[in-house]
Amino acid sequence: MQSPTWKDPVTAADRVLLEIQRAIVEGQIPAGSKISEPELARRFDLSRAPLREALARLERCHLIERIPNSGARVVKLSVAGLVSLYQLRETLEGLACRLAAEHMTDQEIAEVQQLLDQHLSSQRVREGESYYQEAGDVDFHYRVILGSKNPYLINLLCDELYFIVRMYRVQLGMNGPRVSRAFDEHKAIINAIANRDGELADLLMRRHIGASRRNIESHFKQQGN
Amino acid sequence: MQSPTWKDPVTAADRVLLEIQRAIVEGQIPAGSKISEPELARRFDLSRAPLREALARLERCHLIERIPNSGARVVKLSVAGLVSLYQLRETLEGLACRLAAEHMTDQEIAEVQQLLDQHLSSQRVREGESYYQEAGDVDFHYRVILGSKNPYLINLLCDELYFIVRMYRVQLGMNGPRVSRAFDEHKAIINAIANRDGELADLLMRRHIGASRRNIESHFKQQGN
DNA sequence: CTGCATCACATTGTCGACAATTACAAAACA
DNA sequence: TGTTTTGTAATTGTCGACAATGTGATGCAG
Repeated sequence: MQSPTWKDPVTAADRVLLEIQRAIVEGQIPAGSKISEPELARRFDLSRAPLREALARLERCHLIERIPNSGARVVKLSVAGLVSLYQLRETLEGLACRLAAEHMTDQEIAEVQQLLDQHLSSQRVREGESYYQEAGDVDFHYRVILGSKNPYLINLLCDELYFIVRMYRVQLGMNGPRVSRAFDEHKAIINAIANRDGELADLLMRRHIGASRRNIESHFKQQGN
Repeated sequence: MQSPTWKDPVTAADRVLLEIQRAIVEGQIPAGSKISEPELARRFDLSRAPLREALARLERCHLIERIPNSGARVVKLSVAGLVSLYQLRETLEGLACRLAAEHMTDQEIAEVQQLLDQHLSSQRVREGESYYQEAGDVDFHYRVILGSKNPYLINLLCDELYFIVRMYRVQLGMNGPRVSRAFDEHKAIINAIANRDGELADLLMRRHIGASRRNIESHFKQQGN
């Protein structure tokens, strides 16, 4: 799935960015490991200039941490980090809901409702296909965030926080459960937005994300990462 | 005033970043103008490599916008942008207050209260000295944000949104008024935090920032930028 | 054996030049 | 005259090499 906020990767730095993002999110480059510029430059067959451009953007979305004259490391996942991240997400997506209830057109709302019905039916057919479930979840949240019509908020959630959230979910194997419940929660949220009840949509979204956080959190503890 | 989250500028890119940040915030490089890499490289007497590193970070804090193969422009200020920015700030600093009420130590709270008293007295003496007023305001907000102990939130408010907020305030000449009222509001907020009343601190901070927004907004309209 | 200084190596930061793309202007055409 | 085309100039993206800094091993003093 490609964010509607991204342009297609025209430059070499763009392309290598996408590859490294995927590699980090999927754990192919392990969390906490050191990033070697010469090594990655060889691996992706380009010079260090576009690679450093990509590293700058990776730092921007919190996937790596850089220390001047020392180098970059992939971020380490932790319970504290997860909690901090989701505290932020709850508040931000809650705000997105409130603004979406104000700014989304009736047609945009109808499209999201239609989308949910599509996902629900296709999910019932492909029982357990986690990819479509996650794609659907991401798609729903994207629509609402875009519906806020707030450029800063959109950039923040879709570009800066999206990948680190995904990294937590992917590396802890959060694909399967919570499917039908999530669909119900999505429906309730979009209905609140359709009724122009921003307060309620905000509350429901916070609950929705809070539940998701507790879900991941429990996996975290039981496998003791 | 230097953010506690910054390391001192060890590299050339760090130094030029600070200079360009200041130039943009103060309007020395006009809003909306095109950024020429060769020109800036000559002006600051370094090669394009560290300059591009600095540009990447400028984009990160929303001071410039880059288009691949085309170049970078300084952002344009607008009422819509101001509203979007402050919507975000209200929510984020409200969250910071709620978390600060939970996580700040009694000593940290006492230090902020002491700080406010200092600012109040020095403000009464230097009536109208806007620099100290802004420094005091920034300092107060910083303390609360750091008190949230949430790394993502701290990075966001102190590194990514700080400069663009400042750009609006500086370029619209928002220095003078609202001084004594702001001090009272600060006092009320820190008292709520001291009472561990996160809900109230959240509410008061949102109001405080909302008042500030309306203040800037009115200047915006009357000078028709 | 432990702690510290020294030295060699590897990595990051910076530079100047070249390639690829875009933007502007002049010219050709309808 | 207005529009498209084409060519040139300038800008951005990329490269390879050098300089500056950090890192780890080795040797020496205590």
